[in-house]
Amino acid sequence: MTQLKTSRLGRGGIETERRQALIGAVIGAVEQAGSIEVTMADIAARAGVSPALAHHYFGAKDDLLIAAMRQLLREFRAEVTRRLIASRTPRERVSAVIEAAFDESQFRREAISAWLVFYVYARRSSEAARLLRVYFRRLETNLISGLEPLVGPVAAVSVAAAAGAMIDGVWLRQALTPLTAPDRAAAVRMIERVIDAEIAP
Amino acid sequence: MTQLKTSRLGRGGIETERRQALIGAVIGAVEQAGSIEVTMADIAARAGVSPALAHHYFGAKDDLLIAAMRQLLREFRAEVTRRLIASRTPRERVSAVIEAAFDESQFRREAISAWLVFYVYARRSSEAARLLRVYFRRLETNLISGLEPLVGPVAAVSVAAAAGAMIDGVWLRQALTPLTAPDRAAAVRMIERVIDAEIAP
DNA sequence: CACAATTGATTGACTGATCAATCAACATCA
DNA sequence: TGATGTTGATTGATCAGTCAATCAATTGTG
Repeated sequence: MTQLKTSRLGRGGIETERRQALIGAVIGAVEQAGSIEVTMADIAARAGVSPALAHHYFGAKDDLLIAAMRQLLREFRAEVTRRLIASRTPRERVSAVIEAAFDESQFRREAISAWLVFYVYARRSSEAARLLRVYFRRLETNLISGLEPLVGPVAAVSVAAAAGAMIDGVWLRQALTPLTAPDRAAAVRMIERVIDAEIAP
Repeated sequence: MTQLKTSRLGRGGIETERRQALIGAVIGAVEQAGSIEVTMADIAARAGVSPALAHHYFGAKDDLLIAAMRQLLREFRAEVTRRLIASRTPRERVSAVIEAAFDESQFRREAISAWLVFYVYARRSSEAARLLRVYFRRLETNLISGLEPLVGPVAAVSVAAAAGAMIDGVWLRQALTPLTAPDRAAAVRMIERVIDAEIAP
């Protein structure tokens, strides 16, 4: 059985610790199974607790899945924000979004697989669908605000849509070839190239 | 219960008829469930037969799923071939592939959802993964052969990769918003634009 | 042609396995 | 002691896959 860290994470530390362990376990389990069809028993075992405890903290399985998805989104949001703050020009803001999408905290085997699985899960769970819509809108807004000073308001929308589609497409393809290590630099280069080509004239 | 056509399809007509009905039922059921987690009972009911008969013709559930996937791939291949034959110039060959990907026979709600589900399924089934690799290679080869005379052999590879990623990305996004009708023309326009921008200089 | 034999199509009923969820009981410690 | 943490055992539901039994069509035979 997995040995748990015994450090406390502030007040209510045990609860926070267990919840974090379980969320991490979901993402790991989903990645390995390559599917949402993971059992509570498997998730709990990965977190080093009993299945009953997973229910104790999260209620139903769906709540646990949603919590894991929220976690991925939160990480992505943090990454985008971090890079946006460091950006000086509009063009840098565009790059910030693209690079965040392929940052190693995001573009790693576990997360890629989990994202794809959650995309499919969103077809069944309205809460998951809502979360993904938020992600979409945020991504698009960020891209457009960087592109607008460069290509004008009309083209900004279509270029942002193209860039967004490419980001998701590259992710999808990476999810499909889980054996090859993700090539972050190549992914970023490909998308930057397309954007530069659109900005140029 | 669904009324079955009684027409014969040559020798062994009943078998062909049932297999086709079951394959169609899988695609429909997968679309509606938005997941691979469809029961044999549901599939069989859609085809108007008993679950036992589905097993009689296909053996295991996985065999049925693979057969459905093969069907989608076959349709796509036929669509690409049809359009490639009609193409005169390299640029037209590139457009042929893009337009085939968004032809109404492919880019319809049912098929889009089924494709996404099969993408995830490929993480578990090596046969499904193999089929998707074939699809990838074919798509890439077709794009590169059209692009090479236009941008040279090196750029052809990277532009083809970008176009391929965009095609998949647009598909993915459409799969995620199943309520809005797919806009074929807009999808094609978006990708053609990016390719033209890359060819221009 | 009558009619038995054979083959293929089809199903209802069943089984064995899996799994989410529950709950009563036990542990730990302030 | 009482609050919080934790679990084993159990339940009820779901489902893939099996099987023996019918039904229908086709073929063979005198």
